[in-house]
Amino acid sequence: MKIATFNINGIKARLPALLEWLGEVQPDVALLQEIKSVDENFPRLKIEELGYNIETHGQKSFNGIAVLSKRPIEEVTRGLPGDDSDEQARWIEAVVMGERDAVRLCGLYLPNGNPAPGPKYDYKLAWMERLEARARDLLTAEEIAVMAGDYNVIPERRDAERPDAWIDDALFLPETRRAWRRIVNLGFSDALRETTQSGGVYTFWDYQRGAWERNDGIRIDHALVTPQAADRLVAAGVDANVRGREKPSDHVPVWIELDV
DNA sequence: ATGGCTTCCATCGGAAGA
Repeated sequence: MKIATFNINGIKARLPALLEWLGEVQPDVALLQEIKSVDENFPRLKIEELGYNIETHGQKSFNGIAVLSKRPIEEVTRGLPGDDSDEQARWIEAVVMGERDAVRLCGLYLPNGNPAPGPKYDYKLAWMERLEARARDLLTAEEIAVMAGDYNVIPERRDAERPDAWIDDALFLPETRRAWRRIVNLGFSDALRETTQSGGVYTFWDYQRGAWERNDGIRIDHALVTPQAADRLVAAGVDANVRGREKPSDHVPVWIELDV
C-alpha cells in the first residue's frame, strides 16, 4: 500500500497539479493538508474520477485536511483529541484495509507556530502535547498505524540546507525539536529516515528568493509509523520533481510503501 | 530589521504561511 502525504496549499489553486501527480503516482492513499476549503466546496468529482474515495475535514480559508483512498475509508474521526475548544481543522483519522491487514491513517497539519515566542508558538507546543498523547494511545493499540503530514518541524541540522537561518524559527527552536523527539522516542520510526541517513532530503522550498532553484529546502513533512508498520515498511521517498512544475505547492509529496 | 511570493477572502489590502 502506497501512502503519501502532500501539503497542497489550497485545493482550488492546486487541483490541476494534484490531479497530474495522482494520475502519475497512483498512491493508494493520499493525506492532504492545507486544503483551505470548506467540505462543501471541495472539488470531489475530478478526484473521484481517478478512483478515489474522499473524506475531508475542511475549514474556511485556512488549514483543512483530507484523506483520499482507492479502497473504502472506514472509522473516520475528525479533530485531534484533547481540547474541545480547538476549532482548527488539523487532524483526521481513518482506517483502510490493505490486501491482508488494516492500516490506521492519521493525517495531520501541525501548527506553524511563528512568531515565536508568542500565542501562536504556545498553541503549537500545546498541539504537540496533544499529539504526544494520541501517539501514546496509538502505540498501546499495537496496530499498523501511520501519522503523516506537515509537521512544521525541522528535526535536525541535516534537514535544512541552511540550518543557521532557522535558529530562531518556530520550526527549528530547541523546544520544538524536543517535543518532536519526545513523540518519536515513544517508539515511532521516521519512515523516510529509515531509508536514508543523508542530508539534503527536503520537502519544502519557499516561494521566495528562488529557494527551489538554489535547493534552499527543509524537511518538514514526515511519516511516523508504529513498530507494527515499520515491520512492513518496504520503501519511502519524496516526489521532489513536482516542485519544479507549473503553479506548484511550496511542499512536495512524501510517500511510504507498506507490505500489507 | 524587513520583505521578498502565494493563497485566500474580499475587494483593489490584509492575514497567514514557513
